[in-house]
Amino acid sequence: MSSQKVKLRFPDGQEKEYPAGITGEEIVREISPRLAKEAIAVKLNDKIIELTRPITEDGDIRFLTFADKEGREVFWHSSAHLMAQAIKRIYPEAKLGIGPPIEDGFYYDIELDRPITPEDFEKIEAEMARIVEADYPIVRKELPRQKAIEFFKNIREDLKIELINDFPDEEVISAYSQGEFTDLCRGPHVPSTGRLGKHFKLLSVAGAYWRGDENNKMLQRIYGTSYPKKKMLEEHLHRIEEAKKRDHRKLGKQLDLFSIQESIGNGLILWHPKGARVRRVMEQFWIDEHYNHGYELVYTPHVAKLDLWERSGHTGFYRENMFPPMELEDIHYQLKPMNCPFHITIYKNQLRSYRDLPLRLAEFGTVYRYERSGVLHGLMRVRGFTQDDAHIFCTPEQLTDEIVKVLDLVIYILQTFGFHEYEVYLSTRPEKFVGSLENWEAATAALEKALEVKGLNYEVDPGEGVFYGPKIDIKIKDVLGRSWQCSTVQVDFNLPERFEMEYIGEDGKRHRPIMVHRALFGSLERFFGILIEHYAGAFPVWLAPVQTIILPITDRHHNYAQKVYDQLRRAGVRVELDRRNEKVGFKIREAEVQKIPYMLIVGDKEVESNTVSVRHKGEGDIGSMRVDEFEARIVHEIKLKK
RNA sequence: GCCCACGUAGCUCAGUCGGUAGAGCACAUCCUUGGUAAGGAUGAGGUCACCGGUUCAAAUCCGGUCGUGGGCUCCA
Repeated sequence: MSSQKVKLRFPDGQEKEYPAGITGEEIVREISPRLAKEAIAVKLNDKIIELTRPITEDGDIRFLTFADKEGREVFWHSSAHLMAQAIKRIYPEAKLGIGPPIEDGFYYDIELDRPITPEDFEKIEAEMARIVEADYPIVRKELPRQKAIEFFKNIREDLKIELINDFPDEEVISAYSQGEFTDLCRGPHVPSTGRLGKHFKLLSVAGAYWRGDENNKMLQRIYGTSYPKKKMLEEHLHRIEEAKKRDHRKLGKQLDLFSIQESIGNGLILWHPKGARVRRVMEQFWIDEHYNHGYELVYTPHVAKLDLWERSGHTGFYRENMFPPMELEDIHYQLKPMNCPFHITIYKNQLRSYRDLPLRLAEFGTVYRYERSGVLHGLMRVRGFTQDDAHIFCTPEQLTDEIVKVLDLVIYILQTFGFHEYEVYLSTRPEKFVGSLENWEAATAALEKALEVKGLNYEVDPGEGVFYGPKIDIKIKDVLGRSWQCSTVQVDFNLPERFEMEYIGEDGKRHRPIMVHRALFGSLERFFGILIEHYAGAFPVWLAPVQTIILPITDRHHNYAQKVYDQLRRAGVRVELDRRNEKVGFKIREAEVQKIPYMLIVGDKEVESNTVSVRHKGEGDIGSMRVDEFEARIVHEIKLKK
């Protein structure tokens, strides 16, 4: 045995032989003491193992540190165990669920009658520190299923037994021990608790259904994060603070953009004048581009007879998301959750020829959906919202081309609003679906082809399509890293079928069109929320609710200020005039806080020379210029959508 | 919907042991006419989310309802 060797290749290409059974820790200590200090785990032939595991096979070896995603995962996973051990010391009756690493830290789900509150965090953190201090070695053992079940039964970890029972037969069952604490875990972990250091923090506690199923009991999920260096933890906490400052709910209040009020109803938005101004710009731009791209705009009602929704199938598959129907003169009406049936009805109002296709009908359609109260979130998740909806009716041959055109428009519009990074997903056929397999394949191929033509990187979300067809989703991330679906392109075979849509083909026969649902903003409310966060409320000039504000120094400058105001207004600039009896410094401060891009200060000098002294938000004083010059400058910027 | 936390003036927040409420900003009036991020004085403003309970006495303790936040499940 001792004579056996393993041959290992390092990332730099170097190969070395070691006695079989050597551990990563032993190797790394020999290579570099610094790396030895930073190493968290070993990656051997795409398997991640702990530093203490004996190496018995040849292959590629790499040491993972916190700089590697996999290294962070191990670090946070071990941190989750650390927290679990501390919790078990304080609350021995707690039962452990699962405790994985997540994007910026880790959590552990525990079952405990007594609620854990943020006040308990300090106590838990103190216990964690003691465990780190003790520097218990973290030891892996593999055990046969029966032994494992017995063991966890003994320590009354019922949830763990449930997990084991669901493991496939061939699964190697492993557990990790540190001190008195043992947890069922696939691993790997850091070599000892001391390696985790003391730069950790518990962040929040939340309910979470056991195994993500709302029919199961609810456990307490405790979130935390940890870093190898103090500075990294501080930076992370600082990032969270900064993100909170950009929160659209906070900025919406500060900048007086919108409100949500108890007296109106939750999930229902009041767009205040400043928010409405931004929305009008969004809408106007959108309308112009849609006419330019061959769409026709339509308007449709907010309610329709329930029959319509029965025909469309919404009363069946979408009922739980709809407001309840209302009755009027013995007829049931339904507040609309979607716009599609209306557009279809417009299509069907006349006999269509293949020459009419593609027919693109677009609308800012305000829809109402019942969302469970717990999911509502500012502008991002609401109960009444306006979709920038459109439905494209086309022949099967036109499908790919139409999707490419939609993607072109999506990218153009998102980029104009300053979004250059997004996640693209292709969602394929789910388990429950309608339509023929051939149709599905053709439609999925059309979407794939379109993505290819556009050269977009995308991920496939298998089985995540809508039951009526596959779709492309484009998601934008908010400041806290949550991603929100905005644009969506969905192929639909179902509704043309249900509504018996037809067109007369070249051959004189009746054919069924294909329908594409698409939205670019997704919802104006959500998109606006994302915009607010994206710009931290400091909208670019073309979007800013107030583009420039005139600040007269004293009231003897008001007449001149009014002249400048009139001129800019005539030029289409959103301008305000601050006539308040305040010092100019005060007015500037307010304009800065309101994130107005340009401030125009006018005093004796300006009146005399027909100029304005221009201050740019953030940049400060950029000198004085003639009113005409300033007008040309700002009008130009607006035109370029800067 | 579920778990936990929270709800005090338009906004941001104090409020001790249960003894009937406070600041700053904003608002109104007056003074001040001041050149690039807060001039001064005075005043008005509260059914302490709502409903009920305990108590001589509740913003404070207890229960319920509504709303908000962090999550879970679900989704634009």
